[in-house]
Amino acid sequence: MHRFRSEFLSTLASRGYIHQVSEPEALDDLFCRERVTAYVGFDCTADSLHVGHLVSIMMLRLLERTGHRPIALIGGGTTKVGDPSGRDETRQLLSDAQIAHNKAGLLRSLSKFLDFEKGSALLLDNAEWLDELKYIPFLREVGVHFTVNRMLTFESVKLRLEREQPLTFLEFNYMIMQAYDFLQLARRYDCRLQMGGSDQWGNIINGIELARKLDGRHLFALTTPLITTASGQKMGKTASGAVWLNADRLPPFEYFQYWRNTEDADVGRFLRLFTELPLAEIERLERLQGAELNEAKKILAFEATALCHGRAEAEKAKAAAEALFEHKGDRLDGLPVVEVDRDRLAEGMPIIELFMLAGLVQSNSEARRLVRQGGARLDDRLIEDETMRIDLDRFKGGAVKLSAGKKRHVLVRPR
RNA sequence: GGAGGGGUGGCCGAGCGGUCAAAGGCAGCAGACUGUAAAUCUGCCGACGAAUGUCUACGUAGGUUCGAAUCCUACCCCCUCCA
Repeated sequence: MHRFRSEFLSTLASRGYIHQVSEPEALDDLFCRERVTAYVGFDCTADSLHVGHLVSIMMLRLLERTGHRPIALIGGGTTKVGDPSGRDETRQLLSDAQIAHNKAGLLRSLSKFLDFEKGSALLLDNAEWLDELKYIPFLREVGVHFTVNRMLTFESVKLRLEREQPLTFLEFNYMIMQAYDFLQLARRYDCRLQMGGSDQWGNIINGIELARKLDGRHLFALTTPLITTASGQKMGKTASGAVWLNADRLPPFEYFQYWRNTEDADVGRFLRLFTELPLAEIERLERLQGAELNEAKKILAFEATALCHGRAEAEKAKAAAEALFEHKGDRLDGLPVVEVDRDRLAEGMPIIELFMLAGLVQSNSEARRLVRQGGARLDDRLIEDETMRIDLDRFKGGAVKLSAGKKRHVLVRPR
């Protein structure tokens, strides 16, 4: 790979963020020469971002730290169209209300990592220009620069056609919308670079070409590799769903645990990508052998959690993990808390039901199995009787710890 | 337009009148081992129930039968080949 001189690109390169860059030398020169504005787009398909978005977010942070200007572009407009890439069926159309709700959630995710208050990072919504487009003028200005011939060669389109899955004309337009976004950001904010996942390369190039043809602008593309775990799992996806960034979707303790349970082979790579520790420190950590490597995992978990939820929450999660797994102290307040109506407890609640309320199991049957297989614990005592009831007397200490297996724990408190 | 094949649990996939809540694999959960890792081994793995059990489920809707995932009819959807 090209040796970069600019702080931004050389840092990205040495930390493993770069998959492809258009015109690396020219972009590097640009970064050395001036304050550069660059953007990443996020569609409003859910009300929180997840770990899969983290690589992009980290790049925006680095941009900010190295004296450039990041733009987080929320896809309030493009979400109405729906990105077909990576999907073999049409996305469900979201209502305006859902989009607004999701947008609020994304905002919460993003502002954990970027400071939009000071104005060093910009938060924009492409609905701003997409909503007011006029069909015929748009087609005449932008549509003429896209040939269907070329659009049909795109991976996202080919996939649908090959599988004979419908691709609606609405979705077919997504790539044009994204190209138009880049054009608008270039015109309005002098944005020069779009970053994104490797699957976005084609869409980004479209924007670059559009801006060149229409305005003679010189724009750039940078994509990140698809991050997978050593065993081939897509980053941020677990069996129980995405690893969300918003605390109302995933408690900080569980976020901490996600990182704490990183596979050995991923520790170094993840420290580079998902923390801001100096490289020298990371090199020292990843050299640790065997059980020693757990120290590196704890640091990874702490740093990653601190970036997302703040240091205070990270400390709490860390303390709870230590109390739980290493019997150091009894700081359990970092655990996820579930509140249960006092009245319902007063009557004596079946332990099975409590497991359901705590969200540790999906059905009564599953709770029974858990007890029968010796995986259910109440304040560290094995529950042997699945018909056991629990009443208010149990809660003299305030809260009770309910455990499913060795790793999943919840504090239950009467309300 | 013609001929054939198929739709089964989160996914893949066997079953082709009763012994079928449905083989096997993957994923998942619990246990053992360990380092809160990986690998391995054991058990579990539709719902409800303390339990005999009850209910729901094999594309959809009807039907035949004491009894249907399995047979019949109609419909919907997918795939392959020929034109």
